[in-house]
Amino acid sequence: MGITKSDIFNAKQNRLANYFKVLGHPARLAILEYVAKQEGCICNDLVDELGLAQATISQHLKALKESGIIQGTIEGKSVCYCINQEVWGSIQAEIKDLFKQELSVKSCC
Amino acid sequence: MGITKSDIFNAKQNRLANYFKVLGHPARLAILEYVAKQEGCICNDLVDELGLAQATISQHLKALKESGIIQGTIEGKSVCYCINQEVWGSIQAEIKDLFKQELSVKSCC
DNA sequence: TTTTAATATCGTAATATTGCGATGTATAAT
DNA sequence: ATTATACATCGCAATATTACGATATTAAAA
Repeated sequence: MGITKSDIFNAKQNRLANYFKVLGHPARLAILEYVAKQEGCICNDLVDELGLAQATISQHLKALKESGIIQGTIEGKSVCYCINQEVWGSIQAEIKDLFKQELSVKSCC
Repeated sequence: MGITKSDIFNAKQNRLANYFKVLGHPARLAILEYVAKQEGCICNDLVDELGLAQATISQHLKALKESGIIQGTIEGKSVCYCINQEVWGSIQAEIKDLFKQELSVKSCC
């Protein structure tokens, strides 16, 4: 198969899993880190910065864009990418919330 | 390809990406939630609880075990699974740390 | 001891992801 | 107008993931 049975899980579980999945690749973490460090913007220095082909970077950027974590604005012939603080903040909040839920538990074995 | 070029990223990026990847499936989040709710233990009620085959659950449990988040102790003919608070706590800490790093950034576009 | 219950592992099919070259598209520069 | 630059998208190959039936394995129960 290879297809996830999303229908048997609740909305929150699917939503969270999708966030985690987007963050589950070092290239995308590196992109986030870089975009954040640059106080936003500046586009495909990423191709020079990370050691990946332009097509590959573009693909990872797309995944991050689709999650809402970053957004891109066309700026002349290049694109300005930056973090969408509202979305990124709410994702962080939801993840922290998950952490809080399961932190109270005692180990038993 | 399909193979991640881990060698071009730093250790922290790879480590974090792996944690996120493990959490990036609703079944594994559901398992974590269930194990936590049960104050640890109680094994494959999971097969009844979630709507997945025993082999599939076992596979997801293996992934969680390999990450260190949960641990299993043999208890008669069943296995007691529970969260390893130390590991799970340090993963949470590292993720929160990542969040802290990138929260100060201003949007620019 | 044979059976049953609770897992783990194997093998396999379906699908997803990663990565990249090639190519398309839009804008700026010449 | 032509060319160059900065992407996005397509198509493909390699590999990974998800899911499950079938088959171990191991220990309690009968």
